[in-house]
Amino acid sequence: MGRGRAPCCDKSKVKTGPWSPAEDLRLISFIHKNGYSNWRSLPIQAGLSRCGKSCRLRWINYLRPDVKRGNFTNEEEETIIKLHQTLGNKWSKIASYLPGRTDNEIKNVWNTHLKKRLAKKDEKNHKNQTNDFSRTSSFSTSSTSSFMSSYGNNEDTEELVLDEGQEGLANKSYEPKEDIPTTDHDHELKESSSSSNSSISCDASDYSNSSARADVSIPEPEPEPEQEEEEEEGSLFNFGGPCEADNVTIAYDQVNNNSDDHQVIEIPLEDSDIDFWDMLDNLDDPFQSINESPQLPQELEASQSSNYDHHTEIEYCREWLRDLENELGLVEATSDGVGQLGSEIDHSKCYFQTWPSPPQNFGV
DNA sequence: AAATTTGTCAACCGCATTCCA
DNA sequence: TTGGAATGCGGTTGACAAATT
Repeated sequence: MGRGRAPCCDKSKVKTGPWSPAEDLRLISFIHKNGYSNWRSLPIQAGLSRCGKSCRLRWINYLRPDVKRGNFTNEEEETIIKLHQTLGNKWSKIASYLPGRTDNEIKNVWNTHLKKRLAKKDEKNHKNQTNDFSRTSSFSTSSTSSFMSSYGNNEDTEELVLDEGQEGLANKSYEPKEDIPTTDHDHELKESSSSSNSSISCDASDYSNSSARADVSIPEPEPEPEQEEEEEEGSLFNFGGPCEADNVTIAYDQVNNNSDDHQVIEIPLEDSDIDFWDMLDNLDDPFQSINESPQLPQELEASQSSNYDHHTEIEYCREWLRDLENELGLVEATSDGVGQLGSEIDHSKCYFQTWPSPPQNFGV
């Protein structure tokens, strides 16, 4: 346990504020080449005038290829609400149940949307309860039960049902599903550092459960905070060892489209030869190797919408790359205003295509 | 059309926790 | 066992955009 805390960095010598595309590019390419074993020294090595913390935050919250951006689905919001009832403001824990979503993003959504929404709901419920009480208390006690049954109109009944629903939600205990592993960003970074076989699969260990997106298991309420540390074994917080992941998930949306369509791609990694970055490099069909792989996990289809379509996902992936490149100003807009991948592209401006295979310590 | 308010979200700050010599 | 260093986490801020007056 440390005592004195050395300053994170010399604030007068580091840049703060929004990241520029050039800085993003520098950070991404550095991490791709060298991994991130030491955040503090990373900015120096990468030639960035940034604090290590800032680099870490930027990578985790924004630049990781698996970060899912865009509006939260109703399903995701419901999951957050339920998890928050159980876990409280443990944003990183909550985020571990929502692959592709960062704790920061979830925290923002909670503070800007969900909290207010729930407050409104509570207020409404409280009003109705108060009204019920004032109305009932004006009658003699002997008549209360008969009053309740006779006075309660449809509207009141609906509100009561709503109340019960909420009560039920709050008290509900959730059984973790064994077939749906959970994730944890702590583990993502740490477990990945302990493994040396497939760098990308390690990094992807956090996302091995993308199939759980549509069917998230919620932990039971934790009786004592201290127990949290011991729950790692064989419990809902048992995230499995390093590199047990069978696949990597890329979650993305159409960044500039305000699209609600969040897509998830699972890349099977059972075959360690499959190289994520090579696949990205193979831009004629970045996912050709996936499609040719023996089979996608069964749960993939279950987790996807019924009209799941590989080709659509490939298109979305291309979109994602395009959007990111556009966002970073790496691709000149074409006549239709959209950057192009493949032969039309200026490869010197597209780091995804020019990167070499990832180093073994990627994700360390 | 301009001014003001509200909403959103990336980034920062600082404490807590973990790691390691 | 101790204490410094590194990292993780949650609260908060501030810039910008959108909505409202």
